[in-house]
Amino acid sequence: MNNADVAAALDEIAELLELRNESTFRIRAYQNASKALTGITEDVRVLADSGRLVDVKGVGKGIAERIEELLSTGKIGYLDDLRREFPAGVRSLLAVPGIGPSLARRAYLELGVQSLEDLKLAAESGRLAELPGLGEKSAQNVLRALGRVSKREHRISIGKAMPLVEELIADLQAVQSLPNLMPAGSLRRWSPTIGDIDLMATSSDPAAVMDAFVNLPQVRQILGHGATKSSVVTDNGLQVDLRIVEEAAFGSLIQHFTGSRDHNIELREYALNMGLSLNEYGITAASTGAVRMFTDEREFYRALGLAWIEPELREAQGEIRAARDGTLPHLVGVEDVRGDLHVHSDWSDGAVPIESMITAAEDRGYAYVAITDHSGGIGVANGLSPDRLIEQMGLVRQLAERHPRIRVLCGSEVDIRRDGTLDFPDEILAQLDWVVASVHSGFNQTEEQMTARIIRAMENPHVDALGHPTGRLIGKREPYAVDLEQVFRAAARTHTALEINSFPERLDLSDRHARRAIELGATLVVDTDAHAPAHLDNIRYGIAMARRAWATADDVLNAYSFDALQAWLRNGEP
DNA sequence: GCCGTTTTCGGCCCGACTGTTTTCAGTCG
Repeated sequence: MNNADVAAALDEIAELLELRNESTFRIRAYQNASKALTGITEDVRVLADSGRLVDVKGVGKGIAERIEELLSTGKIGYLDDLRREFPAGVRSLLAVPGIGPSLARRAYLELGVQSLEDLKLAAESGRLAELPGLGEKSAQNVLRALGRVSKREHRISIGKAMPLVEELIADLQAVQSLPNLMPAGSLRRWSPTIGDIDLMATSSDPAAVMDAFVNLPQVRQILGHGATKSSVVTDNGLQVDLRIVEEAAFGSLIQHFTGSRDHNIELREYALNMGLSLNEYGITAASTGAVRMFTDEREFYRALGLAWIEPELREAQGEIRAARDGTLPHLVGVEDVRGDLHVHSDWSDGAVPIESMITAAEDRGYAYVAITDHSGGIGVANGLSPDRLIEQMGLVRQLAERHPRIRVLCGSEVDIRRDGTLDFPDEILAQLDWVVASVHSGFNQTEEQMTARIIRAMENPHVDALGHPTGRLIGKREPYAVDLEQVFRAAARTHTALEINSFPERLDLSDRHARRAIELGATLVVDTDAHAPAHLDNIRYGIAMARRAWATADDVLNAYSFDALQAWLRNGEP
């Protein structure tokens, strides 16, 4: 029973309350509590044992009692009662876009619908259209919605979405000059996964822009083609919307469409307390009805008494309060990165020779780079034996002399074995400048085993960083069970840097986890885990996660100068 | 059901679109 399990139970209560047509505020309370538990790394059991559940914002006395019941008895009586009212199949209807709680409830209570299949039959037979308030069009919409369920396109990683959008923007700019053209939505917030793309622009000739947009070569399907908004699907299945507004409202427009939804909700609640109402067209004073418009998003926030909030922070995680108090962090940027400390070559599973990777790092203007090929335990990755590692060290030191503009560190990505020992003996590790330790096998260990295993590895004095700390592959593999609170505390204690791995399908640590790691005093290292020169460019995704984790340059080891890095390696301080 | 730099009670984001109705409910983002 972990945080995700508790959150799932609260979400289920919320959905069943929706079906029951309960107060939207009670429903939202359960949804908020669920989201709050998902976003923290502290174990819900620990919080419950110490009576601190109600300290979580969004969890009050009532929901805390439900959680405690779930933890102590394995079930929630209230949830069981709700489940008796609505079979599980009715809940599954809610997952269909276009079908809400009202339709699901009525289809069940008035037509006996208990599954997607039942609903399809009811719509086809005309029984659905006979319900008061519904009609033939509603039934057709339900059938279309059901038809889309099976072939629903999934969210894609930001690593796939960002290059595609950059290409789209360049192609569109080539046809129509659009000085304000920019992405909004989850892409602008550098969210790890992207559902669809929202592009925003201003133009004196919107019709021409829209024509150019829907006729771009990568457009596979045109969903809508209007004067101010068009939607297309590109050849890799991504939906892209383009909106054009007059320049006078551009500031509030991009604010609105950048979101996140939760950020906007909190911002509007905050504004309401000041007697102001917010929407995409501007700020309305409740007392006079006067609307103030904004060309500039910074002015929009300033009008609310807030510092401008970086898009990466707009997740309703305390950024509005910080903007009011003037305590927003100065976020680390890609320009702060001085080196990459996790890079592979063709000595293990990389694509190119060591020198090519050194040159690539040099070309990026880095001050240092660490060559970190796999250890022998990774059979599939052509891991290095102790003898090969010693041979490689000799070569790396030679190459380092040939490249005086960049400091080249002899490193290793050493495998953490199941018992927490490392794949190289200490006397070998002691000769290296930089050691990343990572888990690559035995993912099914219990949380206790995995936590002890990782902490034991971090306690080895030769280990400098923990690679991809949770092992997740977005959309492919869940993180292994591990108590991150303990890992983060151990990282702070042992001066082991925690990696944010920049590979788009890893992004591990996640933003939330990385933020908690910083809170607990740990230092991050943002690496690319590059297996080819082009992978060094992925650093922007890792840095984006660090920014979403509220990290400053002081929190990121490879934003340090080479001397500060060496000092940190010696005594844990720059 | 939760919450508080105007509140421990009385609030709780906002608008577009659709389909069904003549003023609104449902759904979505």
